Amino acid sequence: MFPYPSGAGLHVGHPLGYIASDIYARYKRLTGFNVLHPMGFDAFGLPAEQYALDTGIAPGVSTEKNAKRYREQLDKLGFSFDWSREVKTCDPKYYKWTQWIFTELFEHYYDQTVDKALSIAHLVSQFEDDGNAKVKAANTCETTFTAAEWKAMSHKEQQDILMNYRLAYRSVGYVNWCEELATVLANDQVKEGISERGGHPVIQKAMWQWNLRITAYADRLLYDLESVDWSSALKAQQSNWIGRSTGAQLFFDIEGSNEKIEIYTTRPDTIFGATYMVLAPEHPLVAQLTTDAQKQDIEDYIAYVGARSEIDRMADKQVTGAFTGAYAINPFTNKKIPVWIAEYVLIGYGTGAIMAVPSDDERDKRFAEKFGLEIIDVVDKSAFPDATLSDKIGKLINSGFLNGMDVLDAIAATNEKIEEMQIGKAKVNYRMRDAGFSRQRYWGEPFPMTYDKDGNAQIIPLEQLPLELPETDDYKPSRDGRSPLSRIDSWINLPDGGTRETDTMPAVAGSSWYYLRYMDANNDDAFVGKKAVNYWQDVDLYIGGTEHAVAHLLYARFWHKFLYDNGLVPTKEPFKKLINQGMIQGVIEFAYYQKATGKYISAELAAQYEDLTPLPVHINFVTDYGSDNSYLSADGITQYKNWRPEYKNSEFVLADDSDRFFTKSEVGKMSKSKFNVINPDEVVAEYGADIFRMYEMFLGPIEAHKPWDTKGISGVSKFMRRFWDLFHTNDTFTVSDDAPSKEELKVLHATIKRVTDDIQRFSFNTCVSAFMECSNELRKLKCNKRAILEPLTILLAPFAPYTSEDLWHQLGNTASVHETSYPIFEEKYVKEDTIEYPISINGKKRATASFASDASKEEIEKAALANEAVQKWTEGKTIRKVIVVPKRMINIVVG
RNA sequence: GCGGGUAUGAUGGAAUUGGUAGACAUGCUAGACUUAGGAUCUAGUGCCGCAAGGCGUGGGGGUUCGACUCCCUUUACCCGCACCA
Repeated sequence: MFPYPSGAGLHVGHPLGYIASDIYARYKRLTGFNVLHPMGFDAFGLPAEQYALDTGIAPGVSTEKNAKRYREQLDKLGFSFDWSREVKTCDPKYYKWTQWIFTELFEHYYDQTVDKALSIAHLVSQFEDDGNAKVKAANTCETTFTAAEWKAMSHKEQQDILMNYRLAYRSVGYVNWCEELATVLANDQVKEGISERGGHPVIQKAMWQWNLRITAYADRLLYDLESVDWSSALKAQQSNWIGRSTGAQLFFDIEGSNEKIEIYTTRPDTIFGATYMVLAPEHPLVAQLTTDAQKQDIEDYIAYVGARSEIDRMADKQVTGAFTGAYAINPFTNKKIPVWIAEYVLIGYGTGAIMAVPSDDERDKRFAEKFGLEIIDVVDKSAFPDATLSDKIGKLINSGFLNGMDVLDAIAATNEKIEEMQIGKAKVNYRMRDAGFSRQRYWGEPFPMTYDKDGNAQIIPLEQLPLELPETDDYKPSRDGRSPLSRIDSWINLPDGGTRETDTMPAVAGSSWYYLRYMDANNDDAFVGKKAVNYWQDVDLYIGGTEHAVAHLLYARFWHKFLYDNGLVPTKEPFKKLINQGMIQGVIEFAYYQKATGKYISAELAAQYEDLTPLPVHINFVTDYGSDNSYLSADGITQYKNWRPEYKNSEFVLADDSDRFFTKSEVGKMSKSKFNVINPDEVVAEYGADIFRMYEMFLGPIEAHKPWDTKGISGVSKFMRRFWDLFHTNDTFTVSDDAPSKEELKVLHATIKRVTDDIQRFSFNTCVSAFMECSNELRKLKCNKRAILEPLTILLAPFAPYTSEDLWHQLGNTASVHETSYPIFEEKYVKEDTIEYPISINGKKRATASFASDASKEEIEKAALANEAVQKWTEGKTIRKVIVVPKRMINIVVG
C-alpha cells in the first residue's frame, strides 16, 4: 500500500512491507516473470491541510516536499520500484480519472435482477415503459409511479427521483459532524463519539452531502471474500463491518392513525411475545404519535437524550425511556401494545423502531421490568439449560399456530404468514451504511459536479476534466460547515447562472483505484488502457497495515466491482493475496515524575513514592537504551534539563550509592510523541541498506508485531561480513575455480531449497536464518569455490541487492545479478547415503543410529533393537511394538 | 456481548503434512588474541540435579506408538465491532 507522505518522514516500521514486496518482486524477476513493483503517494488528506493551517504553507507545497523526502529515504533502501509509473493522488492528471469514476457512479444504478450496475439511461427507459413498481434496484426511493406519472413529472421531479437510484447520490442525512475539525467524518473515523484524529467530540448533524451506494454491493463484497487469499482476521473484520443479517420487515398498525410503524426483526418467530414497541427518540413519527397527555414527558426525554453525548451513552447504559401515549396493534395477537421511545433503539440501524419481545431479548427484558410492561414467555428453552436468551433454539409456546415448533422452523413459518397477511416480508439487513463522501475541506478532489438554477446536479463531462482545485491561501474550514471553496466566488458561480459543488472528496477516493493506474500510469485517454489492464489483471500480492482493513480495502473492492460491471477491469476482486504487515514497535523510556513536588524519581525507588506519572524521555538521552537497566547518566540528566526550558531546574532523585537515574522501559508504538522513533536513514548510514533490509526481515514473521532492537542488527552485520569473507582473504578477492566437494554442493542445494520454499510462503525471517546457517557451514568447510558462491550470490540478490551486485561483478560478470536467472535446486546433491535416526523408547528419545538411506524397515527395526543404548532400555521388558517411519524416526514401545 | 488472533529459553523467534522442541540471532558466562574494542575468534548457555536421571511449548483433560502441532475445556493478553433489534 502506498504511503501518506507525512511531515515526520519514514520510521523503521514503514519500509517493512516494501522490503518484503521488493524481495518477492526481485525473486519473481529472477525466475523469469515480468514484475510490476510500483510506488506512489496517497497525497490528499487532512494532515497536510492541518499543517497548512498551522504554518501557512500550502498543502500542495508541503505534500510535494514530504513526498520528495520520502522518495529520498526510499531510494536509500535499494527498492526496485518502477518510478516511471509513480502515482500521486493529488496530481490533476491522476484525479482527472478519480473525478471521472465518480461521474460514472453518478450515471449508474444497481440493478438487482442482473446483479450489476447499469446505466441511468437504462433505468429511465424502464420508467418510461413501466414506471418504477417492477424495477428491482438498490434505491432510497419512497414513491411508486406509473409510466404516465413519470412522463408527467417535471425535469426537476424526475431528477429528484433518479437521485434515489444513482450509485453516487446526494441526500440529506445524519452525518458525524466534528465541530473542532469542522468536517464530516466517516463512521470509521469516529471512535466512541470522538474523532479518531485529534480526539474531538463528534455530534450527529443533518447536512446535504454526496454518498456512495456501497450497500448495493454488500452481498458481493461479503461473498467474494471467499475467493481472496487474505487472513481470516481481515475477512472477519470486513464481514462484521458489512454485518449481514436475515430477518423480517414488518408494518404495525397504529390505533387511531393511518401511519404504520415499520420495524425490522431477526426473530419474527417471537412476535406473539411482542408486548410493546420502541422508537428511536429521533424517529420521524414520534411527534405525530405522542398524545397531549404524554407530550411533556416525551419532550423532556428527547431533551435528556439530546444532552447526552455518545460517550455518556457508552459509559452508562441506563434503562431509560418514555411512553408516547400511542398504541400499536400486534398483528398476530391483535392486542393493543404501547409505543415507547428509548435511546437504546438507534435511528441509524434497521428502521429505527423495534417490536419489543421482553421474554427473549436482554434489553427488552430490562426495559419491561423497569417500566412494568407485560412479559409473555414464547420460547421454551428448558431443554437447553446453557442457552442464552438470544440463542435461536427451543420450542415455541404461547404462540398460536407456532406452538411446538422449533425456533428455526417458526421463523420460516412466520415469514410465510407475514407475506400472506401482506404486512411485511422476509428481508436481509446490513449494518453497513452508504458512505458519506463529502468533505467540507480544501485539500481533496473537487467534485466534478455543478448545479443548474433549479438545483439539479449534473456531471462535468470527461472532456472538461480534470476540474482542478483552485489555488487559494484561505484553507480554513468554517464552523457553518461550508468548504473553503465556497469562499471563492469565481469558483462557485458559473456563467450560465449555475453553481459548482464546493465540497471535496475524502482521502479514500484517490486510494480506491490507484493500483489500476500503476498499470498504465501515463495514459491521458483512459484511467487505464484496456491492453494494460488485460495484461496485468489485478494485484497478485498486496502488503499493508491492518489500519486499512475496513475503509480503504472495502472502498477499493467496491470501486473495482463497479468497474468490473462496466467491463473496464477483467477481475472481480482487486487484491488476490494480501498480507498485513505487523507493526515494528519501539521501546519507550519513561522517567517517573511526581507532580506534587516536581521531582523525578529513579525507577528502582519508585515503590517508595506515591502519585508518580511516567513521562516519556527522548531515547537519545538514555544509556543502555532498550535494556532492563536503561538509565540517564549525569550527562543524560543534563541533556534532559536542556531539552525544554521548563525542565531546566528539575530535581532528580537517585539512590544514595548510585549516579544513575534509572528509567522504566516499555514496548509500545514507535511515535514522535514518545520520542522513540528510529530513523532508517541513520541505520542505513551505519550498516548499509542490505543489512538494514535483512535485519528487518530477520526480526520475525512479516505479519507479527515485534519490537525494534538496534543491538540485534550486529548478528546480520556479522553474517554479511562473513559471507563477504568467503570470497576474500584479507580483503583480496580469492575465489577458486576448483570443483566443489559433495558436502559443499549439499550445503548449496539445501540452501537453495530452503530459501526458495520460504520466499514462496513469505517466511522471510527463516530465509535469513538459512543464509546464516549456509554461511556458517561453508566457513567451516573453508569453501571458496565459484561453483558454490556464484549461485549463492544470486540467491542472496533479492535480499541484499547491493552486496550481491558487487560480488557478482567481482566474480567477473558484466551484466547485473538482478537480470540473471535463479539457481535451480537439484535433489541429487542433497540425497544422503546414510540417515541418522532418532530412536525413541515409549516416545522419549534415548539413542540415535545411522542407517543406509535405502535400508528396509525390517533391517532398521532389527538393527535398532540390537543397538546397545536401546538394549539398556528394553532389557527385561516386553517389546510390544516397533514403529519405523522411513527417513524420520524409530519408536519402540515397551511395557 | 459478538467476531478474530496470540501464548515456546533471559529476549526476537524456529519446528511447512503429527515424527530428535528451542534452528538462527541477541543477551549472558568463560577463555584466546591483543597497539583494551560497541573488534575478532573458541567453547558453553531450556529448567532441576554432582551424576544417573527427571521435568519442560499458558493451565487441565483427551485422541495417538508419538502432540508446540489434532479434539474438548479453561485462563491471560492483543485487535476489530458493539444498546445492531
